[in-house]
Amino acid sequence: MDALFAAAAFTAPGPGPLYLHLSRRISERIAAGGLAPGSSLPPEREMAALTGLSRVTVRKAVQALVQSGQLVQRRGSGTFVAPKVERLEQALSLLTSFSEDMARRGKAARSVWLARGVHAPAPEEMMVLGLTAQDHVARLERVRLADEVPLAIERAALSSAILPDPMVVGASLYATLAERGLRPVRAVQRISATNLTSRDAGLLEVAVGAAGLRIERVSYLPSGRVVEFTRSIYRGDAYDFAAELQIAAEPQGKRT
Amino acid sequence: MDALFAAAAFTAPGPGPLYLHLSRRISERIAAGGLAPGSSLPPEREMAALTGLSRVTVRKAVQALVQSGQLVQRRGSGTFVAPKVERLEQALSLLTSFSEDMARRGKAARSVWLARGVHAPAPEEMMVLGLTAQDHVARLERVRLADEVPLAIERAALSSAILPDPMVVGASLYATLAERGLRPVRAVQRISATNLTSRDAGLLEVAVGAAGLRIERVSYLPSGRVVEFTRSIYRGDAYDFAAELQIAAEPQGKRT
DNA sequence: TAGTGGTCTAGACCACCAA
DNA sequence: TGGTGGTCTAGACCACTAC
Repeated sequence: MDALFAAAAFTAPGPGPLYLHLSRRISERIAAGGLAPGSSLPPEREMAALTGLSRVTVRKAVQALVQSGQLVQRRGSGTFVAPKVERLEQALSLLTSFSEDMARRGKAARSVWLARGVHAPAPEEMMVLGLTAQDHVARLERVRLADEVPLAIERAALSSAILPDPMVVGASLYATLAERGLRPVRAVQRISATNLTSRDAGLLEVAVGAAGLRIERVSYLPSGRVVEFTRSIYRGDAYDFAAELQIAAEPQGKRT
Repeated sequence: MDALFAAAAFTAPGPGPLYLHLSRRISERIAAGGLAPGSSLPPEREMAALTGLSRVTVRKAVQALVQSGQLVQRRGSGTFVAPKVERLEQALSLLTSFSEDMARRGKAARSVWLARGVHAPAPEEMMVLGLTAQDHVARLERVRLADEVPLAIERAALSSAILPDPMVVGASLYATLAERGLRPVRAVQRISATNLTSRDAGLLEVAVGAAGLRIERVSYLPSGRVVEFTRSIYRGDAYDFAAELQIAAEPQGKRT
């Protein structure tokens, strides 16, 4: 049954480190469906005894799988196969509403506020929002959840001339802006990948170092004035951004 | 001078694990410019002696910084502050050429072929390319470099009806297709984040587990026929994808 | 209270790199 | 050849969870 942890496989290992062998064995077992999502692995000490490896080595093998999102560890409780995460697809060309997106998918959208306040602007905020050191910025920070699964962290900065009191914002920042006639109509985004910090990983309930999408967005009024500067972190395992590309004018026919 | 590793800071530590303290101290020193890119840190054994920590603990602190891309370790050589990586910005709305993009930036584009051949199609390839089990796919795998810095891994799959012999492809797949009158004019992309596997990390010369952008692209002929199915991995620390968003029709003014 | 994961240690050997 | 990072061990204590 549990040939997975048979000592024989580790006494005369093939090439490569022992922890990688164990890591791969577990990973393959999961992929093959031999370990269902939510099912538990033996305690670390038991895996060590079964395989004949030290607990440190077992931990290193398990850590690799935790970081890549295949396993979840809970202190005092145990090690479990990670539940399957449903990937959400999001169009990149439309400035849409998180709540509406979720409603369209039949999911309950919710926000948890982490911070709201007015501060002196950071240099980057001065640059992007066009502020001086004497101006102030309203900062809004929250976690976005769908069906109670945290999907993203949003950190928005707006000139206090545009949003004097961040406490008046309810579920929707754009709704608040719209009431003041300051709804953005256009935005520019930059997308990159990053390893989640300990803090962000905790907020998104994934392992430290897991991959996330970092998205910076600057949105504009019809007049061209900047409205908001938002830096978001999306869970890499739960989000797909979809974009459509058109061919560029390319007489020579070179290529990507 | 090297108060960075002063034992005093670790004998009576504040809250939290010792390795995190060390990790943060080094990270802050780098951010403050006190450790220039390319400069070396003391050997692990020396850091352990200086701080009064065990080598295992020092390694754990260093590993965190290696994984997040702040440090680089070379076996037999030492530990160094990572060189600054220039971020490249790439428009998401245009199907452009890697070589041309790089030329526009004054960089030398180069490809290293990893594999080229004709195979039986994988299930996913059958789905996307519309093949049967009797058809064949041409697979092309290469690393893209700019000024000798590896930026991306591209894995393309095409029906062998479209590309019978993958060996005829030169620097540009699209140029080869264009010669046959099969140049795509439209594509759909999906972007997500992932932790790099050991193999991909090696190819891109970054740490295992570093964050990367995974991009799947399906491109089409004017007729709507699928031309290629490409799965790429981009370095998260070197690439920014830029997209412009237009407001969606939203009478109620909800929001992101 | 018993069991789990989280941290930490001291010491060992190996593989690789540079002189 | 000497020094570096990479792997591995046996054992200890702590913090948290579940009962």
